[in-house]
Amino acid sequence: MPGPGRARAARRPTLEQVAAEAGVSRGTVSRVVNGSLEVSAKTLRLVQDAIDKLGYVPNQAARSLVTRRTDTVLLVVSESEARVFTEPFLGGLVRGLSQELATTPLQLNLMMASTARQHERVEQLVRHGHVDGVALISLHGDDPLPRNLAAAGAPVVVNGRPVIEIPGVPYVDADNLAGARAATEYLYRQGRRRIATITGPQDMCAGIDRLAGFRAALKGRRGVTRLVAQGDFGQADGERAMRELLAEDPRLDAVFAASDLMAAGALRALRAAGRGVPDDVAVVGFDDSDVARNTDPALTSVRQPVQQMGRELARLLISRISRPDQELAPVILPTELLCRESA
Amino acid sequence: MPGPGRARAARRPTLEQVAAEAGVSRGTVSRVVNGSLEVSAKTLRLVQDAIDKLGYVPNQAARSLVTRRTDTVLLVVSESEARVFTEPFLGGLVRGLSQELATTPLQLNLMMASTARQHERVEQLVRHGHVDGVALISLHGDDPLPRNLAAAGAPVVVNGRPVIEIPGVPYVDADNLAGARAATEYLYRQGRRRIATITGPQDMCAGIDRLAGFRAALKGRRGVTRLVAQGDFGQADGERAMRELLAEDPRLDAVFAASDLMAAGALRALRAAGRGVPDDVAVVGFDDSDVARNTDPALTSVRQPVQQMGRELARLLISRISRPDQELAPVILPTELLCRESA
DNA sequence: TTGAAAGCGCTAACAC
DNA sequence: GTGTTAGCGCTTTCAA
Repeated sequence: MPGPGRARAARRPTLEQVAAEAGVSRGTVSRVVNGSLEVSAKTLRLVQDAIDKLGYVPNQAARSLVTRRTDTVLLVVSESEARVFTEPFLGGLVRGLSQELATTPLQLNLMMASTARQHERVEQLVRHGHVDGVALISLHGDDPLPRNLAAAGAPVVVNGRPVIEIPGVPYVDADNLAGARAATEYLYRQGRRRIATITGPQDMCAGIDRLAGFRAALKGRRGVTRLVAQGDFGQADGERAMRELLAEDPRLDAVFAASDLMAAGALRALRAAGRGVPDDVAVVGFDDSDVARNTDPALTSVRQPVQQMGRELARLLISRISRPDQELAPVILPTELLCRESA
Repeated sequence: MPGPGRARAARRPTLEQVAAEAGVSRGTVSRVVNGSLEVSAKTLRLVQDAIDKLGYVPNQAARSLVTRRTDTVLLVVSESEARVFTEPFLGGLVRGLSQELATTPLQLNLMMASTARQHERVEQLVRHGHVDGVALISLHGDDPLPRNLAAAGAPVVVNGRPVIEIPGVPYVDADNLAGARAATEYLYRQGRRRIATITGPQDMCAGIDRLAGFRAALKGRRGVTRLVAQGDFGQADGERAMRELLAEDPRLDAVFAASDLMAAGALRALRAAGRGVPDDVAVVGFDDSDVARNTDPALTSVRQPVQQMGRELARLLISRISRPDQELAPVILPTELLCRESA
């Protein structure tokens, strides 16, 4: 049986055939293909021509078998639960990764890993050497996956600062702290003095850092009332949190929400409570998502350079693969406050 | 040189070692691993034990080399320009694909392919047999990629009905026509009689079919004014289109937009024009994206079962790979109208 | 600078 | 049923 139903096109030319065509040995062709410098100019030409003529492309499996490299990296989207991304995120990240990897022979493998079973599958894959490296995104703080993978000796990079730094696992992240601080300072400079924040989950660094940024912006300022409500990054929870804040301090005049979705929820709660935005209460979100542009009023929001984050993630991973014992510093990319109507 | 800086863990056990441990031949172990039935129960046990004891996992490269299978499928995200997905889409699709592939030995490779150069790279990859099959999403109608790939003999499936049916390339799609019809009928049943639509690009089937659905809903109805404006699925263009419609017929009382983003844009234009929604003008979108839940008023919208579309895409591709000459019918999945505040 | 040759780990055809 | 064996296409010493 020729395998389960494969009907592949005519067999592709092999090194052997190229060698015959060029009148040299297999070894020499291999050297040319792999860019070895120890080949005479004449031979090089000869082989190149043969390659072009035959349309030769190396067989990846054969190469892998001997090099023990797979030329594949794995992107693990480690969502716990049904939590989804707000728009620009997954797409932007993948686009960046893709772009950067296109300059290398590396392929991008993708796996969703929400369940424990899927996590295990990822570990298997990596342990068994099916990939050269792994990039993890959307981790919760306590996820043991990156540590395990790194312990298994695999090159690992993560998107988003881990709650506890993991030795040997570099990360790329937006400057959440600075972004949140900028947003909060913007509110303060508008003269707002009863400022609330709706935080993200405090087991994720994005949540932690954005709260820290809020605090930092207001640190040492006198005459400012600070309010904090916990959220889960989702819209419904943002709405609930806003209601609670309003109950706690009906006179609050500004809110920084750690995500656009929560900010959108807050907007609903504020409207329901009869508060005008931005006149009575100014609102700032985080992410600069599609949602931000389409609420009423449109959300002022903090933008993260998502695509560039993907690029840096790829770069980090590539370094890690090629020089596993080199120390790699985290990459923190700047954020930007985009002012729209809500603040 | 042991390859560029690899420092892989201790070499994994091979078939050979398992065979030695179990006291059988390599061939027998291979049969067990590949689930051949022609193995005695006793031998089976013996081999299984040896596998477990050694923690044996087949070497994919070696296997690939002889079977000429890669056990990899490629997902090509073929965006022209900077067009992005509205939220649930990419993530949902990938989640579905991922889920379904998890039941097979197939890996999911991802490539963004916006530029011509990238398209070429995809063709290369496929032609050179680096993947067993290809799923394409986000195609414009005139994209030659699926046809080329299919012509090269690769199993290909696409998401979204191609404008011109491609022989041998099955597709999965949401029932755009029925969805659009339901939305439009809903408006009609509310008593609206001057009904507009903002279409998607007419070189994409989603755009074409949603317009067709609009037309079908109103077909044969008397006393209904129909208005059509072209959009590009984006928000800004939705806003522009709405302004034009308003200029064309200031008394229009309903709009069906072929995307939530355009509907959101329409909402802005309507507000600017002083029209109340839904009282003066009812608005329905398409996609049930994050945006729909967060506009003011929240958008009534048509939901597509994105994750299931991903699953079906995977199923189709798997069939195509295992039985290349079997005819496969397209899969059309039902949509659902979600009523919120805007209509 | 080049050629020869030894595998990498596995499957599948064939023989027993 | 099971063992034997011939490759799959490539990289990489080792010699020349």
